[in-house]
Amino acid sequence: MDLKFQVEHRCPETHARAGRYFATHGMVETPIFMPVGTVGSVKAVDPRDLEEAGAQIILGNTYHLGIRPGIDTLIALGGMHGMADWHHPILTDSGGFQVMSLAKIRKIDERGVQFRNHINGALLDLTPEHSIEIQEAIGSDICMVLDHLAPSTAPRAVHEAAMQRTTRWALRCLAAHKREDQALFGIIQGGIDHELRRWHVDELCQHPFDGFGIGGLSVGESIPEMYAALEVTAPRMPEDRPRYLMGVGTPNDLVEGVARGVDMFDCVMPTRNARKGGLFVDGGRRHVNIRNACYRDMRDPVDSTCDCYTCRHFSAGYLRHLLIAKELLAYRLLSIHNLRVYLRLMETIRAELRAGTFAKFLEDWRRATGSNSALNA
RNA sequence: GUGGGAAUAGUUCAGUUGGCAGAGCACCGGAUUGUGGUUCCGGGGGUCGAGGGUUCAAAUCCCUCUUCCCACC
Repeated sequence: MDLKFQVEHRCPETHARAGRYFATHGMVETPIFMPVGTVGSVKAVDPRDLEEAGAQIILGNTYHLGIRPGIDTLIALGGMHGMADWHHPILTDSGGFQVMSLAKIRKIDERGVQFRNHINGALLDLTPEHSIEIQEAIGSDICMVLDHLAPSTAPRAVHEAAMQRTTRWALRCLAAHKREDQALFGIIQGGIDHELRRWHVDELCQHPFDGFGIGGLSVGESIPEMYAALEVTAPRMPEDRPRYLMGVGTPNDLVEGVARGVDMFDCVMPTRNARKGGLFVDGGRRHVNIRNACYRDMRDPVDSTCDCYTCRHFSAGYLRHLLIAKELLAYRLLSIHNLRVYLRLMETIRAELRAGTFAKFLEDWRRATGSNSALNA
């Protein structure tokens, strides 16, 4: 277990580090961004697109895959690797996020979470044990514990209770988890309360998890609040385990997250925004809307400096036309672009860390983006 | 040719006994952070077919004309 993760480079001026995580289906370079494939596909793109964009590991979701196609079908089709023809690592979220995002259709108690699912209203009884069972059927390289996630606006008492329940559920997941070829990550909660965050790190990280998620961020709090909470959480976590900032974020969040010691990120933003026309350009420093009329007759690519398949072959004007006409190709081409921007940003960050120039990169990034997020630590 | 119906935003249409010109879609802009592709917020838009009449006041009532649709000859 201890050999699964190796830190190889550290940035002395920040908490940033570069390393390798050895999963069952291959090695992952960190810091890494993981495209989100909730229901068994990264929306609009296929495994070849993902490989060409530089993806090394993708996400699946326990709640969604547990409902459809369900455990029996997942097993029959060879798990997510088999059915999706993706032969690199996969991480599965436990369904914890749906505790919050689908709050209207669930009941929660100490046993677990009962969802009336959004497809046909059937009951999904998601206990920590059942979440592990589904994740075993999916066959992910990395499983997440079922956690209790509260909105950032909730009072401290709610966060404290959710945090303590998350610990109890994490230990039940640890006990239920059997497969040697699957890693299991715990999840740190505590909202944006620094004391709760420190408390939960110290409590949960005593247990033999293979890595730790930082949950409960980017759920309504301000950006400075999120960075501040991250700053008291990530550097306090075990040096020899990967730190995964769940559900985050913008390109700026990735840069600032790495600076605070994060190794792994996932976010729907590159793919979801792409389907609405929101594109990241200039290496992620700017965000534009391809639907804007100024792109109507543009023959140049969206970003002439971008090396993605879309920018190498298609004009901004054509992409705008496809999106406005709701042509299915638009979703694929725009998703490919945004994924490549995210994955290339992480390649750049890793290269800067290996070269020992990350601090300079961070300074330049902050100047170029005008972001005002200097480390407090 | 005769009879009937219609004409209001880019488009499809509402518009009450005459009382500040409206909606959906489209268009334009914004939001989107462990994904319910269907979402949300904001904005620009009009000689109410044309001309005349009645009235304090007309998209609305009256007359004439134009265009289109339907039925019949």
